[in-house]
Amino acid sequence: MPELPEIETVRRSLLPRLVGRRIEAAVVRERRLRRPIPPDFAARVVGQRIEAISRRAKYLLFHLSRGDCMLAHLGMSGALLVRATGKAPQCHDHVCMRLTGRIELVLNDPRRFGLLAVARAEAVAELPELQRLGPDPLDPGLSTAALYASIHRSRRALKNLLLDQAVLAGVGNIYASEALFRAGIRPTRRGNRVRLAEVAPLLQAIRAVLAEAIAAGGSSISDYRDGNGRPGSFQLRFCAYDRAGQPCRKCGAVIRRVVQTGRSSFYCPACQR
DNA sequence: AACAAGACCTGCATGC
DNA sequence: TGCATGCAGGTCTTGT
Repeated sequence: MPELPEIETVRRSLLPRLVGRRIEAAVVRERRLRRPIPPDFAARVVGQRIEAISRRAKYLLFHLSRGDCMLAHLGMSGALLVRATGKAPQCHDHVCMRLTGRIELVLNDPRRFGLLAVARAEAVAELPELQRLGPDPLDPGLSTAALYASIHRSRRALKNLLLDQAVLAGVGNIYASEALFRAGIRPTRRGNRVRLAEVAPLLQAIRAVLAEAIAAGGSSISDYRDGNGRPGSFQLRFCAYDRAGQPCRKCGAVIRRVVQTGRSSFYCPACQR
């Protein structure tokens, strides 16, 4: 489900509701996520105030008052929801945190590909999950030359490179297809066949599609919701993703689907070369 | 070393 | 109706 724009939307929806509140109680109902939630998780976060919420790629970082940092990833199907206290837990509510102000922060994740961890703030950057990550595409410090360097030395398909979080951190299956559509490059093109002159427009396309998706509140395919339970609307603007068999919005040609290392890619055979 | 395949999960749509 | 199959926004581990 959630890629960079959805996570950023969740972050923004949580900010005004959570920052300044203290965690009064925490219940771990199911600890078997991508990695098991450690046994001391609840005891460790209780009593701490949420001072800030930041994002690194598809990860959310909750900065806590006693110097800890809670790291959350939503996997494919995860949601962080804010609710009034006293409601019965729903199916797949794995962690419930009661906060001051009679609200609860709930991690709900049917497929359990998500992650919840806590570390000292000064040590979060050393966590293996974060250490593997490449540059954030929205980081203005990321240059065309740097992106070209990591793309051009590989023979893998460009779509797979965009999905590789060590190359670019935050792009997922939807926005990889959408960005390649805008850049006019086929998802199957090998990295070493991409020219330097194509990388500036590619990076521009990636940034534009992510920014527009954030402005639209993300994409809701079936179940993505922000912290307030609201869906996004960017799925209405897809040009490629999930549009196999439908006419290209630019030229009318039929959009195609191909499978690359087990994942669907969508492209216009006329607009994309 | 660089890559793809498989594994991890549940839920939903489709087709028989 | 029930059952089997395939697919889904991600990432980690295994094997070639």
